[in-house]
Amino acid sequence: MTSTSYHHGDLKNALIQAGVEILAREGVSGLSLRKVARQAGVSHAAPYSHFADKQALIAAISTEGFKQLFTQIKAVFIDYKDDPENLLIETAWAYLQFALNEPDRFKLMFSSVLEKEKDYPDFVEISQNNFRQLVEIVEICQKANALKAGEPNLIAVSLWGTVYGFISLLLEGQISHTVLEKRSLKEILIFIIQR
Amino acid sequence: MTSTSYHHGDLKNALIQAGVEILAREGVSGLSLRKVARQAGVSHAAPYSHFADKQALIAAISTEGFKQLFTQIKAVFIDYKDDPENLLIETAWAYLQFALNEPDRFKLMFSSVLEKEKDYPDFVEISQNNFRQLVEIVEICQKANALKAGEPNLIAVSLWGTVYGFISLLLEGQISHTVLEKRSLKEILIFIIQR
DNA sequence: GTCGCTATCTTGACAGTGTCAAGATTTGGG
DNA sequence: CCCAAATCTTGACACTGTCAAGATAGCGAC
Repeated sequence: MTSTSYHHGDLKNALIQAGVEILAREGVSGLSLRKVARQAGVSHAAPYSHFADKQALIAAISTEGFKQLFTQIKAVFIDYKDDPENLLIETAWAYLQFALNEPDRFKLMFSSVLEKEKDYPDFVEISQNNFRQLVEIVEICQKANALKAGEPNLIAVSLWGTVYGFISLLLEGQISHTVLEKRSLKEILIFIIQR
Repeated sequence: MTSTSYHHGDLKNALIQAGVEILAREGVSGLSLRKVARQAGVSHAAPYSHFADKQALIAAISTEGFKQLFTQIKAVFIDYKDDPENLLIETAWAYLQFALNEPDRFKLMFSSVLEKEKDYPDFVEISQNNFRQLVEIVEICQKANALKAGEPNLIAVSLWGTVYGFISLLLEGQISHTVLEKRSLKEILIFIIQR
């Protein structure tokens, strides 16, 4: 299977990877099916052998992103699962770093660029896994009295919403510099979570 | 100035209005310059007499939305400014209702569909006005001991993030029905804000 | 091995899009 | 009244997502 053969071999993953690169280089609005195909070295309609339409490719790119995010969150969980005081902060910190490292991938995953998410079971599953991980963290913190009582699902929604909102404002440059100069990002994150 | 005249008269606002309608009917992905022009009854390039490009039209539609949102928030403020216990909740409730009434307009305004916001001073100004209003509410609640102390800007970011995250999850149908059946939306909102 | 089936990829086409240039039309101020 | 500026139309271009038809390659049955 040489790289010049008619059949690519693993075009599906190559297209996803090409999408990630274009996303980093040109942003969400620069992501097109034809550009992805060109970057992977195939004809403009080749993606249709692996994806029903552009939304399906976007779903695959998002799913890939969630998988990576999930492994990072898992790693943080292993490191801090016996340290409830910092477990939540470090998890949020991991989210924030992911967003700052690849802002447009983060936007693709969370800013409803993907329209009918329920049509993509893999996406739904991995995205639910991420949320379940957060709920588990909430429960651990509650047991250790590091978080107030209450239905864990709701607490998790609230926390995730807070962090997500903060990240969004950050990415859009809406957090004023006068705030950012005085404190480090992590200090602000801690303050916001512990509100 | 009849409707059949060569010059439209107030095409700029007509285009914004057409955009709002298309947004409600076909969603963000269905919004195109040509469709907006068609709906306003002008040729496909007519919008370029009033907007530099599609982004500029989107900025105008967003700005219009923020103006409406701001008047609604102002109205709530007048009604509840002497009732700090409920002022914050009712403001958040107004945001939530705006989002549920016109989900795609809300997405257009907040989901970074507008790429370089700083290029549009009107948008920046009205969006800052909305945030300042929230900061003012925070300060009032703090004085009445209805909210814990702390730098108002950060508290406001945290609160807005929380509400925004909750709204986002709602719009994407990510809040499980088992949660929604037990409590009313407003109860959940109160719970989340008072976390 | 080779025949044929199927998955994969290419080519060509179509309608729709954002954008610009050139020209037509109207309006308002001197 | 006239002309410059504002507004709108027409026509074009490159690009996009999508589909149909055909070319190519891998693979199992015989």
